[in-house]
Amino acid sequence: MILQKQFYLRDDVVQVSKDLLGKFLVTEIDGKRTSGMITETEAYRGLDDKACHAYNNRRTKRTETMFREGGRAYVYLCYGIHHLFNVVVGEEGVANAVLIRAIEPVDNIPVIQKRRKIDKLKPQLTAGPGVMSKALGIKTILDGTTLLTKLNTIWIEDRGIQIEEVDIQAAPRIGVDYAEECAEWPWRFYIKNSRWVSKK
DNA sequence: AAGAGGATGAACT
DNA sequence: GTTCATCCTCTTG
Repeated sequence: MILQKQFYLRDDVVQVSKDLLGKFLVTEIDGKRTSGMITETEAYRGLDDKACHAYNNRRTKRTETMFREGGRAYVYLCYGIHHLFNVVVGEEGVANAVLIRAIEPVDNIPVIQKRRKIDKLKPQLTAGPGVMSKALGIKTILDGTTLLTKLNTIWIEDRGIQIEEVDIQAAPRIGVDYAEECAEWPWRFYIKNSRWVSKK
């Protein structure tokens, strides 16, 4: 079942971030369908989170996507190289998002390996926000695109897997040392025991 | 108009 | 542990 709008419109971006664990991120790009199970996420909140691009509800050309209604992709270029994929969360006007940091490859793994130029099946393939996007063919051109229909190129499915609270590990987010006290907030979540996580 | 720096990853020593 | 690839966005003047 493709995730519906209500899933994304919730106000609690931290809860949505946890709920995305165990869901399946699917893309259909260059005529090839690839997917993976989400194993690692991070929550970002525009209102009061200094690590968020839209901190203090700051609107710029780049952050405008985050203010849109939940259920769209927010994709931006990091360090001039990496395309980072986020899910926009919340009602229109609320700048919340969830960064997808890692997946466990599921569908069409050979295509994923080819995109990554890696022959083996190992975490390096899809564990990390930049390589995850590369594995699924996600680029900044997808910024603002809806996740709510399979007619498009990217969406998220629930395939009946439920990740229990005890199997979720919370930790501070990666690479946000500049965010002062917010840097310590435990808003990074990953599936315990999964090897498909960017860092232990 | 110019400059700094970033929600990273890979290849080094 | 360190370096650096590489480019867009935002800030400053």
